[in-house]
Amino acid sequence: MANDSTAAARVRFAPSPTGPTHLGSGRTALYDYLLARQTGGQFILRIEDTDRKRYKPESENELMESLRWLGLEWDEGPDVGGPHAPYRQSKRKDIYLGYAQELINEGHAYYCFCSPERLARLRQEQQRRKEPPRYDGLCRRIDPQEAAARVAAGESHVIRFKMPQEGGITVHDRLRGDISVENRNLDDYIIVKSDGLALYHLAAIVDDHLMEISHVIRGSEWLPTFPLHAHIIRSFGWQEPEWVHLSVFLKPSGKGKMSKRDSADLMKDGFSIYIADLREMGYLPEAVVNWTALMGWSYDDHTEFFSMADLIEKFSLDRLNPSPAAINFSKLDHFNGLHIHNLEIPDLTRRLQPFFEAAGYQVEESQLARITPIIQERIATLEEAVEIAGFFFEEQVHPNPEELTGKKMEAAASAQAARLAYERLAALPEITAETAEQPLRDLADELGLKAGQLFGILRMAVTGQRVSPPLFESMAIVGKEKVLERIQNAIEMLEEMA
RNA sequence: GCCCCCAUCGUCUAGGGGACUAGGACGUAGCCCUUUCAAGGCUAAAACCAGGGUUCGAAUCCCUGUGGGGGCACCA
Repeated sequence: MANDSTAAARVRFAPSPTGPTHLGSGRTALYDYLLARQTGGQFILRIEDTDRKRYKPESENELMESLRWLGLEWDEGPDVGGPHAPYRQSKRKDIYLGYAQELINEGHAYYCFCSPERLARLRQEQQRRKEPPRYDGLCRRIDPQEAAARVAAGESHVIRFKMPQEGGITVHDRLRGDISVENRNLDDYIIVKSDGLALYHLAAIVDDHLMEISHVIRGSEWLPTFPLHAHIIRSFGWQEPEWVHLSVFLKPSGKGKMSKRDSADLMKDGFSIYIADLREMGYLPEAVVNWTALMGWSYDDHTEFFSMADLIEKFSLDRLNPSPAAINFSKLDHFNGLHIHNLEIPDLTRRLQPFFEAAGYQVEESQLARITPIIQERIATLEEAVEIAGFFFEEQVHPNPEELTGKKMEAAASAQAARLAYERLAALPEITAETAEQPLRDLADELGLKAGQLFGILRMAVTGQRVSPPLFESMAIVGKEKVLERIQNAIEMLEEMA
């Protein structure tokens, strides 16, 4: 077994930009990155854009942004270059063609002239007969010289891998051990399309070899074609990388794989499986990294809080788990809260600012810096800060009159309590958490009220909310003048109700 | 239909023949703290898929079944 804990690993993340970056991709990229950093190796980004029909250029920008947001900086890639450029498969067409030719010359591949229509018909018939859909080998029997002549004459063709018809192959996956398959269950897969571009099966294998990739970490959806990849590598006589097939992510219910459809449902409940959405929803990259790292990997029986530095130090291929994992979003909230608490105040303030601005608030940084400490432990996401603390930036608040009365109190009594509170606060030279609390507690006592009853009225009056950050700290930030103004306004509302 | 993979509380997981009365975390419930909401502290309920082997001894190893997942494209 390769000792990858010490040797510098060259690990690649090779996504296909066909849509927004998914949590599963994020986790794969994370593990790639961790292994590279841990071993002092390289993390390589390679764009697998051989499918020109599904390729979306804008996805590529989104992908890079999401990766960088997560903190996964690559050492080689399409934008930063590197010794094995280009890092975009659509620019490597001729390289693949050369290797495909080599395969043909060595008798490991052949030209196929079957039309897509014939193949579709074939498949239909096979399915009707309940047979496994598979190429019937028609062109496999064409004499290679004749085939070459037809290609030279310009006949449309693809290139297929000539799968051995006898025997089997045993491949080794890091998580699952040896996996054996009979060759007769494998197909003569197409490795070069009629447009001359290689398919993943060839392109990825060639690139991984050329780019000297030591570990291929990818999703378990590749397990079925894994033997084909090994066949191709062995046909070239190349050395195999260490294969690591990660488990897939399941729906939160544990039933079925995450899909686009489920994603739409999730959005209604305020969740998403796309990195960019999570960012917008106020999740910290630290939390997303910590959370996804733990879906399919564990460190020991009690440690769960990890920074990126911790993960780089502690990550290990040996502790990866092969079974599929259901996504648990409530745990993401938990981790997000933990990482928010872990942030220094200036850092949190800086991250909070764009969320308030996006909500349309004119944010003064010095004021936000005073708010941050009193909301830090009450928010699970950055977005929640806007809900709980948006009132600080409002000129006026609009309490719901129904909710303005104290608990188990009439409007008249509430108005009276508010009036007296107004007087006590007005008498203070300045409202701070230290100066305001005691006088108001005394007042509650004098009125025979519980502190909570009086504070409830004031909370609603000053913040316009039933739930808010601590009352006196909030008053201090709102400022004496506005506090009194808001209480006055509440008194009037209460009097109207009485 | 065929091939491959997987299987511990609702979820993520620890465990890898005796240390298991199966541990932790999220979530849930209760209590404490408390001006609201959180945060924090304490407590509780909650799992080895089934059946056969192997063994003195199985959550752990083997087989079968069942269940779940993935794949069977000129997608990746």
